[in-house]
Amino acid sequence: MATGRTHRPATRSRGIPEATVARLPLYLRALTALSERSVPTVSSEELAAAAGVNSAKLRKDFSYLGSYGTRGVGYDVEYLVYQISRELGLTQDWPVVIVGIGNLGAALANYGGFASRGFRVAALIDADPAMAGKPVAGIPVQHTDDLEKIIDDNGVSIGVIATPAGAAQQVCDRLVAAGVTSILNFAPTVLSVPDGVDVRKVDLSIELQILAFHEQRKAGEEVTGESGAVVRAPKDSGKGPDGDVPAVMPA
Amino acid sequence: MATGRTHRPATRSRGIPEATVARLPLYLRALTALSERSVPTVSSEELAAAAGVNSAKLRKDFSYLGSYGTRGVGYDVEYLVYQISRELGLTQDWPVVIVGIGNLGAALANYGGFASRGFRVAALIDADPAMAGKPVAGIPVQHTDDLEKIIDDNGVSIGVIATPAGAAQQVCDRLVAAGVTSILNFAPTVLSVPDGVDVRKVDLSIELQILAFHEQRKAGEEVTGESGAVVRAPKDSGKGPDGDVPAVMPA
DNA sequence: TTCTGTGAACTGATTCACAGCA
DNA sequence: TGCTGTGAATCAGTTCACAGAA
Repeated sequence: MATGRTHRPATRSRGIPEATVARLPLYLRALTALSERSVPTVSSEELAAAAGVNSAKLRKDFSYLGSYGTRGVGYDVEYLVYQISRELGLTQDWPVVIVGIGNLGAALANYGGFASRGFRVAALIDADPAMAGKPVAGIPVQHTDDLEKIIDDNGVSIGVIATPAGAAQQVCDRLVAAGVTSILNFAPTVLSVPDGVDVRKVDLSIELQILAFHEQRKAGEEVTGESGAVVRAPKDSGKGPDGDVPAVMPA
Repeated sequence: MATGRTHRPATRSRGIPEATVARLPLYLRALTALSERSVPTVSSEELAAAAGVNSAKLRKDFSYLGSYGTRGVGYDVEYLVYQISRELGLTQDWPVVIVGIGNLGAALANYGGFASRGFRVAALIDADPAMAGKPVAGIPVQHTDDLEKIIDDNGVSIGVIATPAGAAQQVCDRLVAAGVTSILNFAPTVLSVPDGVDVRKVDLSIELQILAFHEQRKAGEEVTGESGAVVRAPKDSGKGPDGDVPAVMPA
């Protein structure tokens, strides 16, 4: 793989850091709430608090979009809602298909926030013939056989995979071949896609494991006090036959 | 994020970067698959491919855990499964409660991967009295009134919030007051918690918005690149040095 | 030789702190 | 005055490239 030249000099506005992009929806949500309360302007401090970030970060983030604030005053809520919406591409309609209408797929189809900002569930697809025609969230489920046609007919570029892990890669391949270039993957598996296709994954199990890591560490600290020796820590509870139990042997 | 006073002599070993922690479950999944196929050892290259990362990153990650590999050979699959499981705290049982048994909560309760690695759904809680007693995924739903007792009786330290946004903060406060110190939040809202409590959020709407941002950008580039049926890779865009499409459209 | 483990360089993100505008 | 916008400093994460063990 060619490392190649890195990014373009970022002439202007193009080159918003990924971390910033990931926070824009957060700001947008907070701003929308303010808008509904008819609040005309917010300071970076207030908005940052509502979005759960610090104000310096927020101002830096907004600086990548342009100078949309007024010094000494703050940001115009409506204007910022519009600017961020536009930046995120939410001023247009995004038809989405959900593939795999099990418990999770059905829950996603029913999820309200889905339909809100420009995202429209264009179709539900499942491999089970018994599901075909049955409405879920008011939308009839269609069979996987017609996947390509459905994608094409609806001009879908975003697909959601909520199938079992074993089927995910195959579904992914078909979605991509049919023209989908962004995938939200709920299946607990690594998808491989060609360049130019974005995949984001949501994995419940991984999130829980990360929490467990920190939880375990808390339990350790709680008991340990000041000494380094962990007592009653739930870590090595007479585990395997191997003798070297020490948590980690320093190199 | 910091759990109170974090000043320990740092016995080495403690201080695994957050980014590394977030990848350990990925490695564990890949290793588990290898284990099931009775593969005895893997190289960093192979394992990295299976986990969807590059091998240098994987080796660096493992170096934080200790020296568990063998030069010239690779890693012992079983041994590594055990070490990572232990590091993540998965060798113990984690009772979990799910609050908010709507479409999503029910889907989570039914989710198999949930129950797998040490996580056990200890209770389901919902505010709707009509739900009380009704079994979901074989577990009877209990009423919110008993939340504190349920947490206490089951020794729960991890809670999952799948309520509507409006109820999430209140539920969160009660969970925390009852002793929960890790929360997985599916409600589209920012939760505020005291120091020492970890919150991770999963937000479908945000993920879609991030995808839409990139999708939009692709659409713009497509025009620039002229006639290519497939859009260029968003990452190492080794594309022409010519100027970009003026991205900012006037309001 | 093959492959791990790791300093060092690099890249990206966050925070600081203050200049500059309303 | 009160706030935004932003260079500079800092911090975290990634990648490089190679020393060194099996």
